[in-house]
Amino acid sequence: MGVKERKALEKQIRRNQILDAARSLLFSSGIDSISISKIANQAELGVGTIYFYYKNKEEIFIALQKEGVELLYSMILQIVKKDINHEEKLSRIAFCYYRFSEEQKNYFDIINYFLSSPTIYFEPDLKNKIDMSGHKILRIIRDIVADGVQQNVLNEQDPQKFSIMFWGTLHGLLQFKKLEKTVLENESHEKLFNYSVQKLISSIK
Amino acid sequence: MGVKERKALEKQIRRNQILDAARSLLFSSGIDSISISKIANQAELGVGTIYFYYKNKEEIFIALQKEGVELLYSMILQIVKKDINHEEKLSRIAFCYYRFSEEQKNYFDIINYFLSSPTIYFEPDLKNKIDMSGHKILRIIRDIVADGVQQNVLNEQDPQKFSIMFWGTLHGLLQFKKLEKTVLENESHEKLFNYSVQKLISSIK
Amino acid sequence: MGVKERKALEKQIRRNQILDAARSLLFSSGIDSISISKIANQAELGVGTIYFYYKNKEEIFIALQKEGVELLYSMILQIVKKDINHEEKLSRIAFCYYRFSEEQKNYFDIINYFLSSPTIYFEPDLKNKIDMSGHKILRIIRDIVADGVQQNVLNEQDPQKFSIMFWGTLHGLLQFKKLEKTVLENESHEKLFNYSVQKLISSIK
Amino acid sequence: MGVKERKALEKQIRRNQILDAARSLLFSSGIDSISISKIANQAELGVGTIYFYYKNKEEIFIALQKEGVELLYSMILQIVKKDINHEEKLSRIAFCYYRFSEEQKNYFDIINYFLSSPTIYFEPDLKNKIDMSGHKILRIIRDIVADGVQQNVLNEQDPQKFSIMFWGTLHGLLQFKKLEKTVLENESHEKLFNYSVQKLISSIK
DNA sequence: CATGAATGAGCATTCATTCAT
DNA sequence: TATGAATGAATGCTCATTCAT
Repeated sequence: MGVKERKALEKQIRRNQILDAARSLLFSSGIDSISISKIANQAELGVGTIYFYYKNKEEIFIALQKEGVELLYSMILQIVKKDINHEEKLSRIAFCYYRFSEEQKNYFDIINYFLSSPTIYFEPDLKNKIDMSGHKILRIIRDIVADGVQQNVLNEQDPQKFSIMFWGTLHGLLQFKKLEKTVLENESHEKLFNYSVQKLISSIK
Repeated sequence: MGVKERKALEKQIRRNQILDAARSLLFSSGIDSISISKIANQAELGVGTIYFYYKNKEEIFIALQKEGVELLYSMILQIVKKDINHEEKLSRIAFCYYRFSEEQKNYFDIINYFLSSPTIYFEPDLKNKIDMSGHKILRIIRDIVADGVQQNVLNEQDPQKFSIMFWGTLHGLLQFKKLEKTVLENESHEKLFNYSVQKLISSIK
Repeated sequence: MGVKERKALEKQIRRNQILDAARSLLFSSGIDSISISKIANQAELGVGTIYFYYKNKEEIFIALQKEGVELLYSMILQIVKKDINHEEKLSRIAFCYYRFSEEQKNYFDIINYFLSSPTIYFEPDLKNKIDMSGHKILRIIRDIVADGVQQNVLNEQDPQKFSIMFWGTLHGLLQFKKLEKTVLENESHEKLFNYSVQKLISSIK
Repeated sequence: MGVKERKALEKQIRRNQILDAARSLLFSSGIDSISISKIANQAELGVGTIYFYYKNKEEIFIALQKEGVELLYSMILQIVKKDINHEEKLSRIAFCYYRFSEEQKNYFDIINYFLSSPTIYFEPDLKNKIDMSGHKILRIIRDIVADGVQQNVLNEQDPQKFSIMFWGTLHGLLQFKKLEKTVLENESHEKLFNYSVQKLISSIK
């Protein structure tokens, strides 16, 4: 291993060390309580050091978000591998996201943070990092649908658009969770989610 | 007009004056830059005075959000009154929300802010205030669908659930706007929205 | 009853109404959370009205303190009336103060507040108001001692000085309560108090 | 001197610089007027810098208090070293405290502040810091008494309790200073103090 | 590479008091 | 008498970022 490679490796190790600290804070106290100095403290590094490895706080958040998306992606991957029909796959993917929003609330929050904050605009290169991750999930859905269409068990002219609509619907509904007791008039949020998923799937049968 | 009434009126005027200031800040610099002292400054009032009229910052935000929802509501109401068929109504309502998210971006942001922030939690009575507004929109959609079903031009067993799914889909998709260039692989966001709305409406034909 | 008298009576009633509110706040949330506007709110009066009946916040505190001292005084009076010997009386008075510091902690705190705050200096006429109350307690002790001396069961040349020392000792020791676990090395605070009272009484036998 | 040592030294210097500022404010305007921003101003540092060296305002007060106690301790230590008898030592210690309360009024106030405020509650580790200081004074008194007992010139079964009572009496009486003109009926506060000290000492002869 | 000291604007909120009506 | 609107200084504290060493 050359010097360059070792350096690069060490750099990656440090980056992970910092991310570990940030994640630990995210999970112990939520997104709002993450500050650079707390991360530095947790990582047993100097504040300045953090800035050597990450341009700013946002970049750390991005990395964390990516982690979350990857986790979700891996969960979804488990489903795809299963020997079940297309509809079942879509249905399970949907509920996988539902579970994710509950069981991995902190990751869900951070994903949400970037999606809904009006002020945060990604710089092009950061953008790409997220692409790789978020993308893959949509592609899975699209591929399932496309495959179903090809096998004549599903009927949809534009699997790409459908996958985005599918995901958008899930995402939108998950945000309504906190309205359960008020605007939703005590509709069970889970049943609502279930209803919507069935509706979506039915629409491409 | 009695003294009491005049006082009450003046109080309302002041409350509006403060809201004007907050709204003006919201529109000029976005939600993240609103602080009480800036509001006070803008309204040409003392900081303490703000607290005389609003319990805290949240209450101001709530009022602002309510304004936004009411505005959206009134826009939707225009559509409902029109002499067009059920499908057309739903379609136009959807695009009304789309337009709202663009033309009234600041109001859309503030609604979003409350919906997606993991930390903000409404006190019960504040919650109710929003209920009244957000509720009404869902009810409109539900009523259109229910009416369509009754007239045998639409087919849906649970108009209530559908209305929430309908809105959730729109809301979720609008959040994807900023992913247009990346995750969405240059799908036109508007076309995507259009596609989804058609899909939704088709599903209850 | 003349107009003047009725006016004076009404004024007194209002003053009490305000004091009731202040006391209620004192007891529900402690001395630090008393503010004029809270008092006004509690008393269902305007803020300005409070200032009509009391010069300032301090004057209200003074009145509250007076109440506390009077309560303590009345408790002590019960003891004096009893048919017990001089020593027993002194001992019981001491424990009466001990109990008072625990059971009427809020009153004790407010008395303490005025006694230990370095900044608060009473204006002459306010001073007098407190005199009347605090005084009486010292006089009781002095009289017991003086009486004991006269009856040849106690031996003390200066009952006046002794009564002040007596009270000062009690007061000083009560302040040490919060040091129980640290500086006092786990000496039981109560036993310590007991020891001191016995020592004081022994010294004038 | 290594880098680490120099850094540590510099850190200590800064901490002192901040403490100097706080003490200067304490002496010029009293304890109630000390605020972090005033300290920062006086020390010619940014507000944030203060928080870099001290966790919070309380920690600064604690440091100040510790200073005061240490000063008092050193004054008392002078007395102990003298070649005078046990009674004389106790008597002089008492007057040392009296003098301290007058000549070092600000330090006395700060000690008092922590002892009598109902709301301030020390965090355990801060508590310990004070322990070390306050403790030592009580131990001196206890040792003098214990020594006197052993040499058969004093008579007291529990020197530990006595030392606390001794100190409590002094402390309580010092708080009565401001009552000199009213409740104390023009008893000279100093004579009163003198009387009490003699009484205390007599009680263990 | 790594550090950590320094910054100072910024935050939400409280408060005793005044005064025109 | 009684009101309550208005004040604005003051509070303790946080934070992302910089930069000299």
